[in-house]
Amino acid sequence: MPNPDPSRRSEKSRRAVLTAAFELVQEVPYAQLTIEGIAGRAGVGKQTIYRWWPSKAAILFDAFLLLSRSDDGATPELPDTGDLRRDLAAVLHATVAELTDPRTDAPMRALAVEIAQDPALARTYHERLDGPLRDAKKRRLRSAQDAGHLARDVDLDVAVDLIWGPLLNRWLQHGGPLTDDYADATLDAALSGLRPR
Amino acid sequence: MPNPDPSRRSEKSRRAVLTAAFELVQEVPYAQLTIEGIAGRAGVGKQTIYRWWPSKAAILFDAFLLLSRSDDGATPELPDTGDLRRDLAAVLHATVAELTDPRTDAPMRALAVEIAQDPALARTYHERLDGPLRDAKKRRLRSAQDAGHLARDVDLDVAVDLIWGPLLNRWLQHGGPLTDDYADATLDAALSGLRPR
Amino acid sequence: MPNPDPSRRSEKSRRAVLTAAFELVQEVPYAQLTIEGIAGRAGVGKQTIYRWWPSKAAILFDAFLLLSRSDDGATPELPDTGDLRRDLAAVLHATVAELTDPRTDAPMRALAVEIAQDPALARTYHERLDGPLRDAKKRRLRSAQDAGHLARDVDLDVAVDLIWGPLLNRWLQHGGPLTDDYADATLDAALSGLRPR
Amino acid sequence: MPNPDPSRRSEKSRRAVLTAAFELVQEVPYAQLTIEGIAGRAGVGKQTIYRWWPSKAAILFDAFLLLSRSDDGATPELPDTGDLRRDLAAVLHATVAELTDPRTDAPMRALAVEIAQDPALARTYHERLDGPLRDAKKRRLRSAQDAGHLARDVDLDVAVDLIWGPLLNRWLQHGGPLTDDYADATLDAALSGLRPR
DNA sequence: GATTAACCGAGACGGTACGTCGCGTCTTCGG
DNA sequence: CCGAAGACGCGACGTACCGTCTCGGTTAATC
Repeated sequence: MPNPDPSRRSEKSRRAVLTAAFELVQEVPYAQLTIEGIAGRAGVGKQTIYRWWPSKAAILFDAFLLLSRSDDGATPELPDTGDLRRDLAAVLHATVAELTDPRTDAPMRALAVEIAQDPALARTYHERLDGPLRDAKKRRLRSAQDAGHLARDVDLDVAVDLIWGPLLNRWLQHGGPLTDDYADATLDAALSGLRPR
Repeated sequence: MPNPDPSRRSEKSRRAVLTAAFELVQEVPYAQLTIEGIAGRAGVGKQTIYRWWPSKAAILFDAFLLLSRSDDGATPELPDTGDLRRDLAAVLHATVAELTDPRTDAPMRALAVEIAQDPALARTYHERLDGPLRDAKKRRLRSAQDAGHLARDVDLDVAVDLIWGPLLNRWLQHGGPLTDDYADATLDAALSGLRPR
Repeated sequence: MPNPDPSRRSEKSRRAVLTAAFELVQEVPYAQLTIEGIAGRAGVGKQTIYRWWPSKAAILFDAFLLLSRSDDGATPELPDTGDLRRDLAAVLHATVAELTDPRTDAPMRALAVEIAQDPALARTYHERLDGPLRDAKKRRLRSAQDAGHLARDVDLDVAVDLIWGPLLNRWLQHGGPLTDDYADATLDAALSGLRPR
Repeated sequence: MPNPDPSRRSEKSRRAVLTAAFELVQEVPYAQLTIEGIAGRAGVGKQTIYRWWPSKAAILFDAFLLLSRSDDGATPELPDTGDLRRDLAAVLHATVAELTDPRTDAPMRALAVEIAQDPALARTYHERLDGPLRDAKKRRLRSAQDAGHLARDVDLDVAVDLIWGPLLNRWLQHGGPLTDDYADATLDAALSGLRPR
């Protein structure tokens, strides 16, 4: 039983499905997002979805891939004005805005929920979607190291987790209000450390 | 139709439901955990579940309450040997062990997933389950402040997030291996800060 | 896995399903009669149908049983005026009228088609629905034998087949116009035989 | 979109489709005979089938035409030894054998079922397939009339129905065992009539 | 012998119905 | 009146075929 031939795939249907899924996930609670609903909205047969995607999460993932390729193929880059704290604060504030906007909160939360339940999807996510972004973050931090604004001996992955982890965790677990102030507070603490100096 | 009368509630059925739910969530993927399955395993009618719990998440939540009350009613406390880093590392290593053990990982993950999707449940969780634990963490940090091992001007909630956030985030999002080493690295970074000194 | 408990069965749903099926089969070609359509018309869940009937044909059969029990429990009887030919002609004309009326033609044809394809259903049909009728026919013929109007040595089942078979066959196979004249012609031929006298 | 050009039709595909259909209808219940199944077995694209046949029944019909043309183009003829009863009995026994053999029973039953549901197909059937055979039967009966073995005033169509109707009806409706004895009994009754003499 | 238009196998497509599963409600019966 | 049991209306699941369509690749009549 051979897999379907991708060369025969209808690009129109593919985009219709991904767009419909992305729109629907903003309109209804994720638990109520159904394949039938997506197919109906996209004007597509259910079989077309089942033929090309193994799960609802995979559709969601592809939708993100499609929409984050607005900046087509470009490598993402963090601002680098030389002022590390200011640059990171700007990025975090943008993230806060995104996580606060229902149009982006809903799809990202849905994806995060799926990732939490599916290690295979998680791997794909961290390779294909989060990876490039994390690389950009690490590039910015390395630049700070070169400028002497960041300790040389710190593991950059740990640094990224320390800066973004608290914010993401609070967001995903509804752990408190998601504000610029909170982002600033965690950023300052991460940069300066908790110990007295 | 009057609300059910809690005084006539069967304690036996209640425990049977919570135990069945807790066991089942370890055996099957959370998406396949059904009310019918729980009722069947518990030897309980479906109506009994619908009468006393508003949602699957509520059952899960109660199951946690039941099981975390092994240390019946006692207020949780972190170790305080005077060595902050060592004490925190010990707690984090215990957490790593828990999050790594399938028996605890599965139910906690299921609860986390529900919390991510239900703000109301999130509030209850942070008040009733996470709250006391967070208070204990803050008590330990305040003690460290008194001993001069922690900066006086740091917001303790931010400090807790900084220490535990990266670990929880990596766990929930399958962001990488969950090891004692990683916990130590984030702990050290949190305590000392990222900036060169 | 025990079968469903018939004592719990909803009589209302049962009748709704049978009535809906009987009505629908008159309105749409039998090939387009769907379980979903029946369930929808009956205001009943699909599962309720699948729980109690093994096939569409079984529903149809039960619908016939229900509706032919208008003459509740009574044993059917053919007229017996002493004039065999006249009595049989009257019955055959009534049959022609029934087979010609779309309201009865459609359901009977559907049932006949299912019987042709399902020997098990055929047995049930010949025992429960056709049986009593055939018995009545044979009673009338036996009475004719007693009156000396019918040969004593003829097998009554063969006689019934000879009288009704040609008509039913023409009806089911669309073999020609279904008229009283045709019924009379076959009846006369059956009674008198084809050989010269 | 012009109609297909019959001159370019692939004879190979045509035969493959008809053979596949005829074989499949013997192997699976008729309700499970699908166009896709036929196309697959025939090694033919679905479009080729839809291009040349309007329905599944039409395929079946053509398959019969093809296979009954083994005796290519020849006009069928009933035996005529001068002994009417013996000749008819021989033909009926052959029919019984055919209707009893699964290899012929299945396809004939499928066709009969379609004819029962589709008057248009019925007409075609009675003209093209059944017609020549019925003509042969009537020729044999007319010869019997000429020999004084059959009443002159009997309608030959009625006579044919009287002789073959009961048998066909019993076959199609699974009305009882299909034996030579039963054929003989109906034949004798048809020839001699039911009335005492 | 090259061109070209239609047929061909293949199978993706938008649909409809299938038969199943679980939801949350309702009904029955026993303690 | 609670609780076990489970039938009910409902809606989504994932699958099977429907009949249409589009795609290259023959194939046969025309130039």
